Amino acid sequence: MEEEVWLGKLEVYLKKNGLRLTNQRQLIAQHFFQADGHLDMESLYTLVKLQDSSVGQATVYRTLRVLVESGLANQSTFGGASARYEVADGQHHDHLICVTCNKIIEFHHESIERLQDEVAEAHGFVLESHKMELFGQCANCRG
Amino acid sequence: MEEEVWLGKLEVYLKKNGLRLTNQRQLIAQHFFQADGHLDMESLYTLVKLQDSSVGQATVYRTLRVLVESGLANQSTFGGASARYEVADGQHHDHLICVTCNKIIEFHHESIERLQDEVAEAHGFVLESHKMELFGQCANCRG
DNA sequence: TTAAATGCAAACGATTTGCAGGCGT
DNA sequence: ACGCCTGCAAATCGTTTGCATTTAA
Repeated sequence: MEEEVWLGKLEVYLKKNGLRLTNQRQLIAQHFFQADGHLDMESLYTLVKLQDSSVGQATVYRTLRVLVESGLANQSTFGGASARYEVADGQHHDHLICVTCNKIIEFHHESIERLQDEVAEAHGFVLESHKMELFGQCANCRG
Repeated sequence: MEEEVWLGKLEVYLKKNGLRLTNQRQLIAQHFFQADGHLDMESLYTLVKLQDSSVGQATVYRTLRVLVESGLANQSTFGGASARYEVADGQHHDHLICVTCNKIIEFHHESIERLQDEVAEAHGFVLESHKMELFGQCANCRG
């Protein structure tokens, strides 16, 4: 996502909630979007510290929460221990995850979504969200 | 699962690995299978303590690990903080989870599985496993 | 000016581990 | 007896929070 775009959205969210655009928040968000998401707090913290070693972990956690609450990021736990964050582009998608190189590919499949709704309905459920993760080896790692 | 079945499988696994069938292990497994799985360590611990208050949490954790490693149980984290365990019946299934009462319904949908394979193949992936969780409100909780 | 944000360290909840004694085999 | 198992408490890991101090608006 372009800086003007996320920065604009972030400013709107902050203003609307009486929050402030601090240097740290901007710096952290910058690195998050620059990396195109899919990182955990540790990776982001490392990136940020390279540029400003005075930033604390707590601030990275707190900023990630702001990004999630503003709708700019999504949080997920891909089996691993720590949470991973991705850039929220507004539309839902699922994940293909390479078990060898950890690469993550996003995809969206309309038919599957529809079948999921059917399954839910058949069991009397009203769906609110879902998560689908496919684990396997990507073309490269299968070499 | 019937007690003779899981107990048999457990004994085989233990023997094969030079491990022992202790009272605690049997008691914990008994409650696990009796509850038909889908519980976290805390719930299982509570059940077990009702019958023998001297059992420690560590033993429950350690026994759950044995059950997972023996293939008798599967471990999953359904969004929540703590791990949940289910009885492994050999065949794959996905989950419908009520966000209100936490009830879990298992299902298997052949067409979705097939579409998942297609998606993977389209991206050059060879699938090893997958996880699909549908979150919503069940009929009861929607009242 | 003043409430929100920061860095630090301590607190947290789930899980794991080290250890001295207990108990299947 | 041997060595795996146990309960306990302390340790660990990712994450959150309290607090005194800074800083955006």
